[in-house]
Amino acid sequence: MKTKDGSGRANRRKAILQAAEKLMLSRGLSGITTRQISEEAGCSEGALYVHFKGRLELLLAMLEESLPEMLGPLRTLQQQVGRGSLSVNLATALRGIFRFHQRATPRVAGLFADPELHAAFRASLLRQNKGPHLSLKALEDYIAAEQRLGRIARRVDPKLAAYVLMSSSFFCAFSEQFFGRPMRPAWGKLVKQLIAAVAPTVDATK
Amino acid sequence: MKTKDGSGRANRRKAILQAAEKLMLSRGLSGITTRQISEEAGCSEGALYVHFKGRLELLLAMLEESLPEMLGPLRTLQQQVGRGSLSVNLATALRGIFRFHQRATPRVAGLFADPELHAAFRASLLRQNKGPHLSLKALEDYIAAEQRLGRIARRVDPKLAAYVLMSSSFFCAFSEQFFGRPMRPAWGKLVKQLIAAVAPTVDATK
Amino acid sequence: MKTKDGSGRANRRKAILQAAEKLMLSRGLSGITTRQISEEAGCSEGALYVHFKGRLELLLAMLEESLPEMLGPLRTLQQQVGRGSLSVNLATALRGIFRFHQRATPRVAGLFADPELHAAFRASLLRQNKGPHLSLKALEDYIAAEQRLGRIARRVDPKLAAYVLMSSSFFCAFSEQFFGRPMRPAWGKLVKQLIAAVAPTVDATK
Amino acid sequence: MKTKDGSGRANRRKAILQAAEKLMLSRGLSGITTRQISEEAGCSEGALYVHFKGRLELLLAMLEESLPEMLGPLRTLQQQVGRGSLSVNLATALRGIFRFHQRATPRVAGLFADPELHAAFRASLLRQNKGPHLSLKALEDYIAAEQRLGRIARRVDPKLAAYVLMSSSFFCAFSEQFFGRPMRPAWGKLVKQLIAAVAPTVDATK
DNA sequence: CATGAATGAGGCTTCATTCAT
DNA sequence: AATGAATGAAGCCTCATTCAT
Repeated sequence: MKTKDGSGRANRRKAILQAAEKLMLSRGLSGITTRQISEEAGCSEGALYVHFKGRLELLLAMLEESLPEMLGPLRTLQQQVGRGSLSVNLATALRGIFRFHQRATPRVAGLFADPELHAAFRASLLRQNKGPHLSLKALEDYIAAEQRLGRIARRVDPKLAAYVLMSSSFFCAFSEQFFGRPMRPAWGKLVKQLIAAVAPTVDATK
Repeated sequence: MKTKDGSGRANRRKAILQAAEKLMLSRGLSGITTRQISEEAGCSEGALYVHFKGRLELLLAMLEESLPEMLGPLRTLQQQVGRGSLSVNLATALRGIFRFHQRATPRVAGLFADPELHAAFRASLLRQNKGPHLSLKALEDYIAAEQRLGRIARRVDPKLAAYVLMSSSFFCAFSEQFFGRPMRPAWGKLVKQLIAAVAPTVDATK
Repeated sequence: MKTKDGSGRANRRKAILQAAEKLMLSRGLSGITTRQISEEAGCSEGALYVHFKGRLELLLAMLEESLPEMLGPLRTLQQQVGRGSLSVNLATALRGIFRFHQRATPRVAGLFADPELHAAFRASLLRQNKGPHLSLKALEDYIAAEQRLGRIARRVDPKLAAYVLMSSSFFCAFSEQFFGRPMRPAWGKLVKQLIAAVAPTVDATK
Repeated sequence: MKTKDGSGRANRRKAILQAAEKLMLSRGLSGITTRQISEEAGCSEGALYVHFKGRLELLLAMLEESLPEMLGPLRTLQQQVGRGSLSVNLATALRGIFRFHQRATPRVAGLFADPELHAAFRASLLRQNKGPHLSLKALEDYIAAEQRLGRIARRVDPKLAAYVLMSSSFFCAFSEQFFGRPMRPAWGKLVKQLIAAVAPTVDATK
């Protein structure tokens, strides 16, 4: 307990990042001004520069720390190979992926409006070896593994299937976010159809 | 012929919109300033306000006039029902859809950075009854029609197939644009696999 | 008469430069802020950027336009070769040189505090081929010419004499400005002594 | 021996002043910020306020402790009356004076940019009874003494001669510093000519 | 004595928009 | 229809200084 409000000094940084994230979601990337961040975070503008070198670094840190998801559901998936219901496994993973896409879209799509930040974020992703490659690979690996166990039909191409599932999730989430309301068909129903297409034999025998 | 270069005064408006579009693609939505537009268009800043009520209206007009595509390939598709090779028909349509997604992504995704313009553009789309619904419907209708003619297997769900094709195109285009370079697998290869999955029997018999 | 106060728009630039000069003399180079200039000039800060690319260019223009002197007295001097009283000619020229040094010192010495502006001003001087070289040369030429006419003793080295006269003026003016009050001996008395040293025989015979 | 490196705490003060001096010479008076001083001195910004009341006091102390010279050569000169070669004595003294002017110019001229610090420094000089008066007086006294000994011609006015020598040195040093490169004629050559002018008979008989 | 996070004032600059011409 | 000087608000950032630790 270092300060009177019991918050501890180190929390300033986090408070600033949270303020920036809140503003990004409500007003968009372009609307995040240093003044608004400081007001939202309850500190002076100068305080921002104690914790970050400048606006760009602040926003970059916010983006990086605001998108740690997606890995969870996929890691879980890898541990489910051969266990439980195939369609439940896939449905669970797809739910996580979709949630990630829902959260990521408004945070990340706005970068097209700001080439400088866009480039910095892209570099940051590459530096950390993140990006959609890994997620696609994890999904593909799972499908291939289940296929080797005979739980998925031979005719399914794991790579293509993973791509289709991921794409559908992203398209659905993006459309929703872009238009501000769920589009038809809703994701829930879509998942069922997609899984039925990928794993028809299994579901048939189940 | 009102001006000395024979262009007619109304071309000013078009020149301004083209200048704005060029700037949006190179600097992003947030970076477009009225001064830059006027410089690029070769007129004064004041001239912008002769043709548009303000920056928002200008950008909105630019967005509206910069995205008239996508309908072409789909209209063509509807006329091809029962004619020519199914896979060629689909491949041609998908090529057009993908081109549209490539062009649309950088123009439209940046709207997440600017809620005000985003809302205005959304309203404009709805007012004109545009949006992905129609494209999806057109694609679905084509598949269903071919299915009725027996050129596509019964087990294929037209709605789902259309969704998958559209999603894959969008995801591929978005990734490409976001990371600045084509992602593996490239769209060409992907299209073949997707079509093979949708219309396997036909290709087999062809 | 273009505006209501009868000043004409083009005067804005001049008003801004005058405001900057006034501030420089009263508060020093470091104290000239864009806000103060705009207040003193009676316009908005933004107006400064209509006429100048930025603070540096504004200050540079102010320095350049605020130091056009010194040439006058020296040009006059060149036309006096062989005419009038030698000591009167020199005294008149020295008075002009001293006035220039008095004005130049507070405007120019402060540049040591601002390397960026200093470098820009130096470059501007070189570009215009200004600098003390020319003044020294003009003074030396006059002395040499009078010497050829026999109005100045052979033993006087024109180059050295010019250097001594110029140096004394500068040192006296700088000291005065630096300490805020005339130093002993005052410039008037000094001039007489200097001239007596340079042109003793002539004055004796006159 | 209070600290581990055996330096004693009082050295902090000196380190700070040296840091400030280094920065003044490289970036100019206006560019010295407390942050830069603390970084250069290897301490925190807060530490500056332990040793100085504020920025002004720090800079004032730096100026005072950075200009202790000039007295040396002149004191030596006073002890040389009637001894050694007159022109060597003068040349040695002038070399010292010129070195002082070279060092003093960039440190002192920048004060014109900062009236507050300028006034404080002026007051400090007067308080300590420093200033060019003393140097001029010392030079004049030497010349007068040598004149009394017959080593300098009667017709030379000691006061004027001292003024001319001092002025020439200052003008030469200032020009050099202001333009960033030695001006013609170089100081070495100038000294010879000046001495020849002041002490012609002596050099002739020597 | 020393730190460094925090501040509030103020620095320079750019913005979209207006208006007299 | 067109200009471009002018504006006031706001943008990002840095400053010297303070104070709890």
